[in-house]
This record gives sequence, C-alpha cells and structure tokens, in this order.
Amino acid sequence: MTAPKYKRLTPEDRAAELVQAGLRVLAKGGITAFTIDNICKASGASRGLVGHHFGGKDGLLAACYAAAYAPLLQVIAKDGTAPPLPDLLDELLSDRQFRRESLNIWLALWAEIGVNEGLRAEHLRQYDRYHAAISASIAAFAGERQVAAEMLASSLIALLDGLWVEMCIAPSRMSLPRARQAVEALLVPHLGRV
Amino acid sequence: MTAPKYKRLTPEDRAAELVQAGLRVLAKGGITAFTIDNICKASGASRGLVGHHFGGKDGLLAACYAAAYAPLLQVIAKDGTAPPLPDLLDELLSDRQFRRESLNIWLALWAEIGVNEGLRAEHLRQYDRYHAAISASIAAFAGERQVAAEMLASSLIALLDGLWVEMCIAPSRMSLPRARQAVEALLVPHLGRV
DNA sequence: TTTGTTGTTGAACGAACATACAACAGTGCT
DNA sequence: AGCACTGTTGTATGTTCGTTCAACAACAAA
Repeated sequence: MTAPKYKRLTPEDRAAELVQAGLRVLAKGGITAFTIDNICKASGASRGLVGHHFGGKDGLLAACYAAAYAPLLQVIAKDGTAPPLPDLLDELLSDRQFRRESLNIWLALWAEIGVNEGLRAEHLRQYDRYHAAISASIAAFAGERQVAAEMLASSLIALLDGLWVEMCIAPSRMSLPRARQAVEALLVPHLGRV
Repeated sequence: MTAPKYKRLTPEDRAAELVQAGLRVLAKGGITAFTIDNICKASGASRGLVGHHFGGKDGLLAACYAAAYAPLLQVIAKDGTAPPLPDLLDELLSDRQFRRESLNIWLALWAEIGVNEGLRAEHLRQYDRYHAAISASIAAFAGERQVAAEMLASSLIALLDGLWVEMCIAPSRMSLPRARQAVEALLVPHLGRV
C-alpha cells in the first residue's frame, strides 16, 4: 500500500483549480504576482500544468478574466431576463460583490485590459451584456416615466466601477453604506426611491 | 574636438527625465512594462541611473505617482483656494485630464496601490487634499442651499474614477461628452445647472 | 592646462521568469 | 494482473529582471 504521489483530475477540474488559484494570486499580489510559480504553488500543482492546460500564462489570464466576470453576469441574468432594479442593486452592493479581494482582481485585470488588445475584445463582449441588462432593469423600473435608461446605465456602471476603485485604494474612506449613498444620489432624483 | 559621450545633468533634471520616461512606459505598457530596462531605454539613459537617483525601482515608482497627481492637484488648488465648481468640472472633463494615455497611468498605479502598502499611505495624503478641495467647491456653489457636500464629493470622485476606467477599458463606449452627461446626471438634481 | 568633484556608464551577478519536454504514474479497461 | 492512455511531474534551458560597483568622463574651479 503506497500513497499516491498526486491526484489525477479531469482537464476541466484541473483547469478550474488553476483559475481559482490564479484569482487568489491576483487578489493578493496584483498582476506582478501573477507568475507560473506563484499560481502553481497556490494551486498545489506543478509548474508544467499551466502550459499544458492553457497553452501558457496568457491563456490562464484570459480564463481568469472570464471567471471574474461570471458572478457578475450570473447576477444580472439569473434566469435570462433582467432582474428588478432594487434586487439588482441589492446584489451589486452586497458584501458578496463589494469585497476588497474581488475588487483587487478587477483592478489588476483592468490595468491589463487597458494595455492588452486581445483581452479588451473579450471584455467588450461581456461589458455589452452587462450594460444591456442594467439598462433594461432601469427602463423597466422607470415604467412610463421618461428616463434616459441607456445613459443612466452607463453612469451607474461607471459610478460602481469608481466606488470599487475607491474601496481598493482608499478603504478607510469608503464603505458599503457610503457606496449605497452614492448610488442613491445618482438614481433617486431620476427614478424616485429605489 | 571630440563629441561628448553623454550629457551631464543636475540630479533634479535627471530625476525629472527618468520620471517622465517612467510615466511614458506606464502609459504604454502598464505596470508589467515598468522595468529598469524599458525606462532607461525610453529615457536614453543607462541602467545604473535609476538606482543612483531613486535608490531602486520602487523609489522611481513613488516619484511617478507623485508626478501623476501633480496636474490634478494643480487644477484644484491653482492659487491655494478651491476654484468655482463649473471651472473645476471644465478642467477635470477637459482633454487635458481626460486622456487615455494619462488614464492608463492611473489604472496601473491604482492596481499597485491596492497591493502596495507604502504607496497607499502616500495616496491617502493626496486623496484627502483632492477630496477637501472638491468638497469646498461644491459647498461654495450650493451657497445657502442645504446639500451633503462631503457625500456628493465622494460620489463625484468615484464617478470620475469610474468614467476614467471606462475610457480605458471600453473607449468605444465612452467619450468626453458622455462623461459630462454622466457627471451632470449626478450633480444637476442636487445643485441645479452647472 | 591641470585637477577634483561627481554624474554616468555598462558589464557582472544572482534571482526569478516562461516554456519545453522526456520520464513518470494514476486510472480505467481488458 | 497486465496494458494503454493520458494527466502530471520536475528538471533543463534560455531569457529577463533588479541591483551593484569599479572605471570612466563631463564639467567647474584653480
């Protein structure tokens, strides 16, 4: 009876574990810490696996980006249709989404998107779905009142992004309640109490 | 008559040139491109100078951060006092400040601040001055009307940050006029036409 | 011109990096 | 038990990184 030297996983499971390890590394040390060594150490796997399953570091980064977007898209399209605006806001401003660890990941990925052409194309696809869902939720909530839903959605997304940034770089000056205040300062005058 | 092999600068001038080169590198390639080699190549200087003038790469990064904040602080404190809100907004939303190259620098620096404790402390000092000036401008513009100037300032800063992010990662979905629309959507209901 | 100060150079160094790949071993099948 | 398949390992390789430092040279003063 000899103990196995390693656990053999399906490609899907191994890929998922590497992606999760990559996100942990990104959250803790940013893009400069995103190295094969760090990722494999965080995952408990050996160096060769990233190349084997993702073709290289860039492949894993792209997969991490998609994985980071997943919870966001899950919220806005739980069953394919845009959720009611209050529910949407409650989720986006919940401690499930508004957490510093998650936000560091976004900061690291954004900086890379600004510089990496390939990643930006992938981002635009995800962003458009995100924008469309929020826009639909706003329009539905406004009902017959005339509001510029598209523009309000853009503003809301930007405001949320900015609040996430503040939460990362100045956590002592930002908090969940403060973030909610800011969102309400933008939306209430146009939509009434949400 | 022999051509000089290099130009000898004062420490201040040399430091300034290295900082400018660092900002160019940051704008073009993000934090991963911020290497001694790239910076010295961009500056036309030799490898040893960064260590000599800044003690190392981190020293130069801190100096670049301060240099990136300078134009912003110059705007809000032209003569020591907070400028009128409309002027402030015109400047912040001008193509002097709202340029993709500048914004890539911020994205790269933010990601680093989220992870680098020392840089974050320096950031907080600058941020507080920034917030105070904007808050004062809002309060002055509101006059006798009762507005939550502090909170509005936080929201405005976050919104601007977010608009900058969008400009970097989805330039095809964001523009200067759109950004102005978003800012007005936040401020006009509380302050009237600006 | 000569000399002293000091900003500058570029090679040298070890550490960390991404990638490739041949050997290995777990797993299911027969 | 034996076999084939394939996921996994870890070393090897060449590159790039940050830092150091002795030699060098521009410039000002004498």
